[in-house]
Amino acid sequence: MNISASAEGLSAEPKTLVESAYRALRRDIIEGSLVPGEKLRVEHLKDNYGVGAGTLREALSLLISDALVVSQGQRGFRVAPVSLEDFEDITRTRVMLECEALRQSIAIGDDAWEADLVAAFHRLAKAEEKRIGSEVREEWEERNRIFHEVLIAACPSRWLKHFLSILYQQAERYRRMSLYLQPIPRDIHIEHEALLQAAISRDADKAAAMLAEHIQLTFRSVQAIPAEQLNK
Amino acid sequence: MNISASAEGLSAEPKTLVESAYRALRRDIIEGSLVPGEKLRVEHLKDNYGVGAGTLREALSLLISDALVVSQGQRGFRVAPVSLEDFEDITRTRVMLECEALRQSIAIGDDAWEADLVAAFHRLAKAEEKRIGSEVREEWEERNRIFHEVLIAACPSRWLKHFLSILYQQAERYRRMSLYLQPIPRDIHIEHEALLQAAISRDADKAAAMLAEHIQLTFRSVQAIPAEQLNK
DNA sequence: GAATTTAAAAATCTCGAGAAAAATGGTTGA
DNA sequence: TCAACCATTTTTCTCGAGATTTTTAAATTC
Repeated sequence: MNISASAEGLSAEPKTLVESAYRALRRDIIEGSLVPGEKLRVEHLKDNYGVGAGTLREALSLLISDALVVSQGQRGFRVAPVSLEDFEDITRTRVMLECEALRQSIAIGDDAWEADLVAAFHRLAKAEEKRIGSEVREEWEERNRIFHEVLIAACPSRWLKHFLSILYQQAERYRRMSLYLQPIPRDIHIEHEALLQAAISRDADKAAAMLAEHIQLTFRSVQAIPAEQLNK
Repeated sequence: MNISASAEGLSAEPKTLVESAYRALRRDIIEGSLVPGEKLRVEHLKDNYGVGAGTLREALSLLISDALVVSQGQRGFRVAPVSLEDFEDITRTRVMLECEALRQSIAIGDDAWEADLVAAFHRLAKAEEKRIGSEVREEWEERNRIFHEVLIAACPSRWLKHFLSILYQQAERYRRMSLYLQPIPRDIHIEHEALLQAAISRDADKAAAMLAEHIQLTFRSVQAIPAEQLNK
């Protein structure tokens, strides 16, 4: 059962033009090339993305699920705006949900889960070594996402994982604004490694505490950015 | 900032045909007249709802946000399936989120919030007196939703409230399958009243415990339904 | 000079028709 | 009898064009 469009969108190949446009738009919004608050004029965008107007409208409708696009009545679509308040809310909610999911995952996860986790960490570490280059950056982003995903993979609640995938996506958008300026500000590798160790040794309290700190640190590093950067 | 289509959809009047179709479809899915798992053929439905094919597709795309509709690749749309597992997950997740939101609401809510809460309870109680009739039933459903909404209204987290509105909608769908058979099985009124008292007296622990029990009781009453009723 | 009104321009919203894919059903062959 | 195959039908997906609404800009009035 595919709960969300985003969940189905990440794994398989796009089979329709709507799906392709949906992904391309999502990427551009998360990357920031489509600026927060910007008006999304269908007549302009349909040329950029090489699809018809109806198709693009449908893709934009799907992006509302992810709260990356907002629409109001008869006034078209906009890129969802950003604010420090919003990111603080995202961070708080994510800490709450992701810690709970992690505890359940640690409690339930079997050997196969452990193996997946170690593998995901290893792939992430490999990408961390070579720190520069934009396609390497994309690779790191993807592997970081997967590491966090695998951490909570053994949690049995589909809904918890669904909400977390939305929040992760939102957080990534803010994080990119930060890292764009200060490339790798803190030593994320050590945080990830400690988190892995705590999870493997089934120390749920410690793992949850580290995860909370990890997520909150990302918030603080974005918070440090001058307010003008966050185009209100 | 309107986070979701559902949030914007509930208050104001529909300004576009997409919005109208979205609401009509949502109502029919929650009510159950569109059966879980059923294929949603655009060519058929566009006549029923009096809109064009593209418009209906867009409305269906919006319903994916609410996880009331699922779509896969080149095979069209379906009403989201139901299962006891899913409802159990919804219940657990909702208990977790709604209790947390209630605690925050109780901690932060001011006199105006209290007044709104008492008013919402009163309106709900009025609807509870006259228990029969289908339009009265609709009214009760609406007021019940508002009561739960006002309970957590003072919670400052938009995301928590956003997720809860989705979960409430999902739960309502399951609840209707139950109440259709056994009209008002337990004395919900007493539960609501005790919940109100605990909230007003700022007893967060007690209120959260009652809310958890309240939500879980609904799950158990659906659980009691024979499995054949839940069209898998 | 500022505010209201009016007209033009742009954008959104909507529909119907055509191309591509999937589901259907009957036929053939082992 | 069963399975594989092909033609037909249905359905999904996609596009371009027309009707409303919003936005923009100029013109008029006070």
